[in-house]
Amino acid sequence: MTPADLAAAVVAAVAAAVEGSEHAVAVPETVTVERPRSREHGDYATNVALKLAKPARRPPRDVAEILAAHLRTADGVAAVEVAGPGFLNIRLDAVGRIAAAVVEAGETYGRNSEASGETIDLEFVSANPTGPIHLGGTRWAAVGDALARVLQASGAEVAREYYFNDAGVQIDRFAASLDAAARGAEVPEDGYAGGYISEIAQQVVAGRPGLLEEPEEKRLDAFRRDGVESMFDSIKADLHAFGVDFDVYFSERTLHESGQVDAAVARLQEQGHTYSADGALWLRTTDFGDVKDRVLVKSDGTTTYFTADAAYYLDKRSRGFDRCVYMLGADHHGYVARLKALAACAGDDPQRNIEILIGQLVSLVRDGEPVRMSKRAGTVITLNDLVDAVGVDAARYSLVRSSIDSTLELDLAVLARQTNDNPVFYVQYAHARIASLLRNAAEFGVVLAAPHDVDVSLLTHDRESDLLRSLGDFPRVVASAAELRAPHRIARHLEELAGTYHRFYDACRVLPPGLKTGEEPANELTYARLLLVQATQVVLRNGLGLLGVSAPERM
RNA sequence: GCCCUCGUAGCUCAGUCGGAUAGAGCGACCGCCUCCUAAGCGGUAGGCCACAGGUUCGAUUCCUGUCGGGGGCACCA
Repeated sequence: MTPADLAAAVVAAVAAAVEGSEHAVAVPETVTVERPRSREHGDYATNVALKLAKPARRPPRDVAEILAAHLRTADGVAAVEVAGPGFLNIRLDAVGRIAAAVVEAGETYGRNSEASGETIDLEFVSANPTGPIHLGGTRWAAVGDALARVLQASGAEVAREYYFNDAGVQIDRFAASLDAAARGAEVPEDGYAGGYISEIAQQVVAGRPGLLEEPEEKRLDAFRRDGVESMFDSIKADLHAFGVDFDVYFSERTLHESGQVDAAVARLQEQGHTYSADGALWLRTTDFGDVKDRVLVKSDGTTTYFTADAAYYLDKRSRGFDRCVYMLGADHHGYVARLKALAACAGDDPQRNIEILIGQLVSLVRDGEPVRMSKRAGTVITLNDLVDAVGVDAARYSLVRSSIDSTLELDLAVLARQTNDNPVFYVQYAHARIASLLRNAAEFGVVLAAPHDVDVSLLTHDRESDLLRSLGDFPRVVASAAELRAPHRIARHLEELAGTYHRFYDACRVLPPGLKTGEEPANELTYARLLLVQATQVVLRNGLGLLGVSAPERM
C-alpha cells in the first residue's frame, strides 16, 4: 500500500461511516496522511478526525474511534490507534512492497498526474543579450528548468521560454560600447564594460573586415546586429552547458514587426478598459487591483514596454497555453499587479491564466564581506564564474535547494575552496555507494531477483522501514513540488533519503561478509536488501534528474 | 511616503494550505574503519521559530501592528 492508497482508504472510511449514519459530514476529497516524526506514532498518521470533529459536532476522539473501526478493515492496514487529541496512527502490512513497486516502475517512479492536462508556458531567465547571464539569472535558470522538469513529471505539458529585448535603448548602448571597445575608445556613458565587450567587438570586426573605417551609423548598425547575435550565441551556449535549453526564444522586436503590438492595443480597446487622457491611450489596470493605470500608446504615438508585454502575453495565450507562468526576480515584483490586471483587462482569468513567481535575489559575499556587483563596472558574477568555481552539479544544486522566497547568500570563498561543503555531494555519494555495492554483488555472482520474487516481508529492521517510507513519499513530494512551484522540495527529500540510506547502510549489512570467498552464499535477506538498495538508487537518480544534477556511478 | 518580500541553531537554509517532542548540512567537541566507498555513522553542545497583540480546542504556521534585512515606485527599457 502506498501513501496515496492509504489516503484513499481513509476517505473511504469516512464515507463508510457516513453511509452507516455514524456521523454526518461532507466526505472530503483529500485527506492529509503524513509520516509522524516519532515511529511510536505508526507508519503514517492522519489528523482527519480533528478536522471533522467540528462539522460532525462530536469530540475528535469519538470521530477518530469511528474511523479507526472502519480503517482497520481496510486491505493492507495492520493496526490503527487513536492517539493524543484525536490523531489516527496507522501501521501498514507489507510496507516492503514499495521497494518492488519502485524498482518495477524504474525511471517512471515519481511521476504523477497532479498537473495532468495542463498546458504551461514557463518563462524564465529572459535576460537581454547585452551581456552574459549573471548570478541572478543563473538562479532562475536552475530553478526554472527544475520546475519545468517537475511539472512535466506531474503530467503537465510545458514549454520553456526565454523572452528578450533586441531593440531599443539598451541595445543601442550595447552597440555603442562595442564600437568604442573596437576603436580603443573609452566606455561611453551608460555603456557596458567588462571583458566580454571587447571579445564580442573583436568577433564582429573579424567578421566584417574594414568595418572600423565605415561611418559611425554603419558601424553601430553592424555592432547592433552582429553583436546581439554573437552575444546570444554565447548565452545559449552557456545555458546549454548548464543543462538548460529553452524551447522558445522570443524576440520582442518581432512583436512590433508582426503588428501584434498594434493588435494587442486593439484587443484591449475592444474589451473596454481603455481611455484617452493627456494625449495618451491608457489601460485602466486599476479596475483589477493595479496601483495605477498604464500607458499603452504615448502621446507621441509610440508604445511602451508594457504594451509589448501585453502583446507577448496574448501571443502566449494564442499558442494554446492555459497557464502563463513568469519567473521574475524580486526587483520586478512591481510587475505582478500590472500583469495580473493586464490579463483581466484582456478578458482572461487572472487567477488561472497568468501566474507570477517572484524569487528573491542572490547576494554574494566573499569571506563574509559583501561583494558589490555592477554591470557597468564589469564586476558581475556570471553563470560561467559560478560553474568554473564549483561545477555544474554543485552550482545547480546549491541554487535549487532553497526556496525562491529566501534571499540566497553565497560565499564565493567557501564555494571556491570547499566544494564538499555542498549537500549535493552527500546525495550523490549515496548514489555512488549504491552503484558500488551493486557492482560488487554482480562481481560476486549475485544475480538480482525479479522484484516480485523477493520476500520483502524480511525487511523489518527500523532502518529498513525508514527507507521504505521515504521511498514511498517520493511521488507525493514530486506532486507537491509541482503544485507549490517549489522544486527545492525535491532536493530536501533527497537529502533526507540519502541520510536514511547512509544510516541503513551503516546498520544493515547487505552482502554477506563471506560472499566474496564463496563461504557464505546470498540468502533471502540479501535479495530483499538488494531490492531495497536498488529502489533507493532509482529514487535518488530520478530525483537528481528532476533537478538537472547528475547521479554518478563512482565518486 | 506607499507597496512587495523575508526574519527559525554560530553559519547557510528546510519545515508552516493551523496539529503530537521545531529539523538538515556545515562549523565546534567526543567517539567509530581486520568487514559492501569514512565524501559515511553514533553522541554532545547550540532555539523566547524577530517582538507585541488577535483568532482558535491548539499558532513557528493565519490576521493586525512594531522593529530589522532585501527589493520596488516612470507617458524608462
